[in-house]
Amino acid sequence: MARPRFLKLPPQQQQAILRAALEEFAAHGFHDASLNRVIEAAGISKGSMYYYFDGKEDLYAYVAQTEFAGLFERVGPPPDFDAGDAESFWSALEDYYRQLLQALAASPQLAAMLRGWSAAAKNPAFQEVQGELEQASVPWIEQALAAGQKVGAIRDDLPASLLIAVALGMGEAMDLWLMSQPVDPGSLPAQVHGLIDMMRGAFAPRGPAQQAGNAIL
Amino acid sequence: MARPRFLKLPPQQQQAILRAALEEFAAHGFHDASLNRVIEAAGISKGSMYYYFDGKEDLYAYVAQTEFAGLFERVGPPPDFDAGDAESFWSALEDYYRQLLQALAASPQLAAMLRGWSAAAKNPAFQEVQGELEQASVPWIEQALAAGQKVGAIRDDLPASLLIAVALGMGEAMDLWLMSQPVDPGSLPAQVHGLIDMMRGAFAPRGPAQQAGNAIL
DNA sequence: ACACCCTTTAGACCACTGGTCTAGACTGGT
DNA sequence: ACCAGTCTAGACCAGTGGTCTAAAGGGTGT
Repeated sequence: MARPRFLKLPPQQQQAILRAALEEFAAHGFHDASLNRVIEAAGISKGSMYYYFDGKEDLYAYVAQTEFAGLFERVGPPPDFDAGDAESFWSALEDYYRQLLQALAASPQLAAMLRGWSAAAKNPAFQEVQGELEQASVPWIEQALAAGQKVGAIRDDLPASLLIAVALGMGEAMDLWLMSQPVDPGSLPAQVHGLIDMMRGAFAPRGPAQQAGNAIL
Repeated sequence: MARPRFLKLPPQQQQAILRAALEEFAAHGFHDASLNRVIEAAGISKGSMYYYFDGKEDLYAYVAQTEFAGLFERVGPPPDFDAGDAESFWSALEDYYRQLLQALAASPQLAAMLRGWSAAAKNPAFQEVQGELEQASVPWIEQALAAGQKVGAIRDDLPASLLIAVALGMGEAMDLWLMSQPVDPGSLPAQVHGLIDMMRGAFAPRGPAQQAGNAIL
């Protein structure tokens, strides 16, 4: 994850490399990004690049981590999900999700990288990197799940791994859908509400009356 | 999509090429699969391969399409979703989904290809191919959605494109989760029931009492 | 039997990829 | 002045997907 030597570089050169890499990865995704182009755009030699980073994956992981860290820093820490009742849990989640999306909309390159992230993460060679990053950017899903179960907002009749997988899948689909829409700050809250409402329907505990989803019947 | 010449080949040689390609793609995914290895394994020359197929993507798309078609043929056509009430809609969906999964479990190579499919499909160069295949294998999601709305089993307060996107995302996550579990035919029905129950919670219409998910409150 | 044309095959060749390696430039310490 | 360690440049490597040319087959008309 970025040889320490890299951090000793003058920040200006660090920035040049990072900017070139971000641009390339955002434009082409991980696989079709060309390390040679990054090297050329950054104005360094191949030897230097491999002196600072272990390789393409390492560079990608570092850029992604850095950018994500910046995003979460801009938004601030997640609220305490496990203080209050189920109702406040869901509204806190909705608020936080909306803030994240607004921040993401402000950095289109990061959004583009995220779009290709899940594809890259399926590469077996990436699971190690993904593990590191999941502990740095996705962990709050796991925590939020546990917190939700504690306050009775989330069902506990299914395996946690399944809940996490489906939550990630839904989240990814929602993010992609939102990013494919024209960005309208005015309607975003309503859209986010609809999304969280679907999550709530999927993950809320089932009442004694079999399923809760069919209130219309 | 597979030059017509290919179809005029003796079936035996078609099989040899298809088997080699399926094996390679299943083992390495689209990107890391080597066309040269496929050529070697199939025992043909590079010129012949490019004479029969437009390129790597074309070969992949053809193999995927062929295998999927075989799967759907094995399972049979989907039932009529729009006959009956909401309750029968959901149980028909559950049955059909379970049958598909059982068939999929019987062909591990197809399962492996599917695992890498969504990753490959995110490549812009693939959207054309994906479009063709979505019309061949996923269209019933769209139809099922419309049918479900007709019988009052599916909400219609959100854009259809969003429902489709989320349904695809949830489906993909569920498939991947199931394929990562040890296959236990005995517990599969219960797992499928849990998955459909989550879908139901997300997509069922909301009753007049705001949300239906919080029946526990 | 010959010539003709179209289909098919073989594989050399191309630009490019990520990654390795070596030779040397630069630096600070003695 | 010498040496050791840090850093840089870029030639080089095996492998990639894809193109292209030259020749081999195979059928048909004469």
